[in-house]
Amino acid sequence: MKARFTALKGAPDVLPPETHLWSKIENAACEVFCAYGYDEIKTPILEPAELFLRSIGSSSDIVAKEMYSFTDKADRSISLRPEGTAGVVRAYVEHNLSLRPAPQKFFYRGPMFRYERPQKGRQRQFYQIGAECFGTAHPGMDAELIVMLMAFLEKAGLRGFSLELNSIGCRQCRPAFKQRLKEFFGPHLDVLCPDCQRRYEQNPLRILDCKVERCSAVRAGAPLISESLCEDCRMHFGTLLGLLDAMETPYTLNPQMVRGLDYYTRTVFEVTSGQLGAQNAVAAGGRYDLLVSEFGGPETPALGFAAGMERLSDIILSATASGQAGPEVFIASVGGEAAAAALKTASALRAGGKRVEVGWEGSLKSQLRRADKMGAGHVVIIGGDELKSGSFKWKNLKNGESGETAAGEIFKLFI
RNA sequence: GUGGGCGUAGCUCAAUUGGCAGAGCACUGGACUGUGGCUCCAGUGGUUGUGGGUUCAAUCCCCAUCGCCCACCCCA
Repeated sequence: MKARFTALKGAPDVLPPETHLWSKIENAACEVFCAYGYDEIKTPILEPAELFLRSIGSSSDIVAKEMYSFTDKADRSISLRPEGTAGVVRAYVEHNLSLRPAPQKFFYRGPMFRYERPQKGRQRQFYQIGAECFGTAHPGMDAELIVMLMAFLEKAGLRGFSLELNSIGCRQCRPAFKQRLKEFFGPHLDVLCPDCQRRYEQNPLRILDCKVERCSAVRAGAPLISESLCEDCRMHFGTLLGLLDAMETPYTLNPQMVRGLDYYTRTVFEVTSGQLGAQNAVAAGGRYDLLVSEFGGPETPALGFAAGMERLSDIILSATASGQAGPEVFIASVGGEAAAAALKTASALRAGGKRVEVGWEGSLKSQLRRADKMGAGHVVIIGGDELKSGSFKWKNLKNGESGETAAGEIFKLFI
């Protein structure tokens, strides 16, 4: 046998039992997010290409070379969303949600698309679960969002992760910092890697988290953003750290952390795990106080994060084996006459919420063998004898106990 | 887009200097006319990723191509 079709590169299937783990993670998210006042929002996978250009920034690789874009039949430029925030912000502005009482809090989940070379923890179609909060500038909301993310990860079963934090300033102080960076790196430009030479022009902040050795050597004495923050940003970040301390949420400051998306202001954070390989971020986010107004809405401070489902499931799976339960009851039907009774009995049990499997064909022996391999709890046998007598034989496969019960009473055994 | 590693049964892997493609597990059935697990037996399953080349002969050597994995880049 040879498969005639295979899934596209970087767009893998997720099969049971892993799908059970996904459900567990999503359920944990829904529960926790709900407690924090977040409601689910569903936005389209398809958006105008322009939306991402304006939010993520045209200089970022995501927009420059990783978007799945095409022209539709009416000659509009369409993209498959590479991330979730832009769509949610678009919906917030489009539906005038700023007129609802602040803060407005949403969470979302679903597939995102980036045309990248796949590797560990990176796919072309990947799933994110994220949250966005609009209408509060107070650092308390930053703290609340981060505490919520931690609670979610804990509840999902993730262990051994760490939180890194930074503030990258606002439109008052960041331009000056960029200037200081350029002044610092300018004399060393020839030593930097080609990528960083490009970054020097496009986004000097990104030189700070380059992994090339000679670049990290050069930046040893580079100016720190923390020393360039304006008074408001400094206060905001200080208050946030105090709140996290009060919550005993452990974090490490990473003054070199820069997020890849242009829209971030002030707080940025990243949750990483050592078990992931090079793509070690399991969730990341930050504040984006300017994006709503850039999309035509009123000036509205906002913040959010997104977590990668594949990355979560990868490392939670490696820590805990996720079992899949077999049917509680397996109904062996022997002979063609038994099918109706088997289906009827199965339906009654299923209506009671039991997981039931009917063995439609094969000898009784082979059906029992199948029931055992599925991990069934009980078997009910319906064949010629049982139909005649009107009472069904049953057996508990776990302890070997067996008996016989009137057809109409059988469902009482398991409820 | 760039680099490295790997492609043999559903899965994990063998196959001597190039010499008839195998095992374990899984699956299906039987031994045991209607009672699972244990045991034994049998069966299904392969164009050795694909296409060329070298050779009397290629899973093995060469070239190309596709796929997967890891890393760069980027990022969840």
